Amino acid sequence: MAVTIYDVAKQADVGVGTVSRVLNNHPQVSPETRQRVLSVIQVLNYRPSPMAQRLSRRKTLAIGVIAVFFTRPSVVERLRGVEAVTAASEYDLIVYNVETPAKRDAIFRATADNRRVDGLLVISLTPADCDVARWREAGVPVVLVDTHHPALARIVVDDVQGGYRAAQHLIELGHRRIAFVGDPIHTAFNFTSSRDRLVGLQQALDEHGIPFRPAYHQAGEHGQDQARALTHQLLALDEPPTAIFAASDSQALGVMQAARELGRRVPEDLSVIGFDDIEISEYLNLTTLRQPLFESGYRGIEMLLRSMEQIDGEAVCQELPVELALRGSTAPPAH
Amino acid sequence: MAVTIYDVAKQADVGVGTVSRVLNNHPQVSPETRQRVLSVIQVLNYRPSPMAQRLSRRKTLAIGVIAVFFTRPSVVERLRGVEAVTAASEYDLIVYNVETPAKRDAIFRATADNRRVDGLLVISLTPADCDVARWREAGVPVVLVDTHHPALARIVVDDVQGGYRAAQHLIELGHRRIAFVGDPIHTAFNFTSSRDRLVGLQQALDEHGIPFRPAYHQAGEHGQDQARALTHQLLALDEPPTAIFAASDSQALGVMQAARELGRRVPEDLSVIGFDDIEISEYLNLTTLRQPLFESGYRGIEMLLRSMEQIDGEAVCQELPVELALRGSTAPPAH
DNA sequence: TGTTAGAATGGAACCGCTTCCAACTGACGA
DNA sequence: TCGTCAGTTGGAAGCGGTTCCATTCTAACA
Repeated sequence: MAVTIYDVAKQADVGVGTVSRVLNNHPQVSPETRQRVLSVIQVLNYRPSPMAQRLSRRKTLAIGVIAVFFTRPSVVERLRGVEAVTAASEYDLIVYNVETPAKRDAIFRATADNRRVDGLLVISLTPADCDVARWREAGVPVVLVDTHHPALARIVVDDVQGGYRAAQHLIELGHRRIAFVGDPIHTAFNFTSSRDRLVGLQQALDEHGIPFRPAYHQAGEHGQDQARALTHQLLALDEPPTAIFAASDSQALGVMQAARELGRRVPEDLSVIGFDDIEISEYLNLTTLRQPLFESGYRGIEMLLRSMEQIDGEAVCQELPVELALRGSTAPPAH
Repeated sequence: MAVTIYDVAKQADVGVGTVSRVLNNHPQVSPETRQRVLSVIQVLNYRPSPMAQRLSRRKTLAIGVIAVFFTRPSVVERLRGVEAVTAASEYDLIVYNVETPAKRDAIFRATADNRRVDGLLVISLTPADCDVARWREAGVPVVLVDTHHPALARIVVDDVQGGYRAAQHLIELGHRRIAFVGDPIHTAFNFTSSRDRLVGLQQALDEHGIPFRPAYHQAGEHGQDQARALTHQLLALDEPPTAIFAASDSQALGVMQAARELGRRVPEDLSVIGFDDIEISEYLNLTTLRQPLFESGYRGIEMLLRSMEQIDGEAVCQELPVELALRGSTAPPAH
């Protein structure tokens, strides 16, 4: 059936070792022999079997990416960055989608003891110490994107600072009644970004001597609908906020939807600011904090490839910048 | 290092063949032996090496998905369906992203002669006859989603009928000046859906004796911005359309954006109807034709798995339904 | 001229499974 | 008592590469 390295060796009248050396660009092959082998490869249209290579090299030639997959536009953008790098490498990209904590744990475990991947990128999910220990034991390098673990290399943004800047922007516009719509403090997935952005918000409020009212802090499952419901509550308060900081653009959409439903104009009656700068945000003219999503995936895989070559195990932490994308959904408060 | 089948065999005092039979649930093993082997496996925490299995079984245990991956929200939704099935199977999901025709061709070729995948799902990309021949020769089963090729199994929707229904809806509302914003007839990727939807539109117009004016047919690269620009042209006509049918929701967004920029209210001054029903459409209250995106991926992989088991090569064509998602962006024309 | 270091090469051993064939064991009917 | 046969089992031979070691050849050096 398929042509093997033995066929090539026989045809070129050399040993299989030599063919292998030609394939892998070892220097110890004379130019004439190399040429002869190459032309036989050409003629027979020979391609080495990846399966056999993987077995004998003891590498899977695959990189795994674990993500809270497509439920969030921001993740999709990160994945584009991931794919851009893997496509240019010799590695296959194996995608694992997580939708429940149980599945997350199962995949974390499987990637450690199955020897299915040479390296692992984990997006927005925080592994437990025991997961990290298992990966270490299995010798699987891991890089995190958008989460932290002290023992692992990672690509992050400064969410606290981002939250701070968002708040600062609103405060500078003159807002004092600033509410926050974000994820619950304790989510099933232990997402930290919403929490950190809230911390930044509070810092900014503190610095300006603005008290943070508990009623202005609304948390619900990540997503548009939940944010919409929370906003209805906020705007029904006796003293409703004049600005809402949403922990993500998806949630900001829900906020804007609620405002529309209640006849509040954005930004005249209510300023809205988001976080992430997903694709739709520009279209909706949403002021937001842009984080380099594509780049985070890109850099993450680069970092992973590097740590797959040299396992010196220094857990680097690379921080990407956050910047304010000033658009039309924020303005000074009315009256 | 890692424990192998030989370690298990030695420890359980049986031959490797027997261990393999236990692993693969062959019936010809006595209950006592099976039990003994299983407990040794447990004790040693043995997991068979996927790489070795792949090599000796001559299967890659991987399924490839080729898609215009992230550029279109609809594709992402299909991929979710794909992942839902592969996650529950023994197969890994390898994702190939196509962003240029050159890359598409390279990947089509590579998947055929690399023996990297046991089966292939192609989303929204139309393979050429030579690609199909190459896959057939390599023995790689292929299923298409959202495209056609007579020799390949596929999951599709009736785009012509969808276009027809969209038009019918507008006509029933009383519109006569109906424009179309879609992809160019000849795209680099040879996408057919926009073209077919236009055909459906024209059928409906014909049936109602409404002439289709060439000026009402605008085509440009798929995407919001292009659709926006085209809409500006349409609305600048002496006799501008009262309704616009966009070949996709992404394009419908561009249409709505342009309308907003020109001070036209939707749906009072301009009705807009899209196609796909991506996530954001509900939020934007866009009337559209819903096609089951998630399900298309789901069914596609199911079909693929089936055809990987029994290569009887009957190229089935499964058609999924399209239905009108009636929302607020369409209304009777003014005056 | 003998010695030797280094380059080029062949090929066996190995990676860790699956599979097939031979062999062994009892039970059972002739 | 002796095949026969079905149920089990062991283990060699792949799968298709990589790698290491031994070998051959060449040229340079003492």
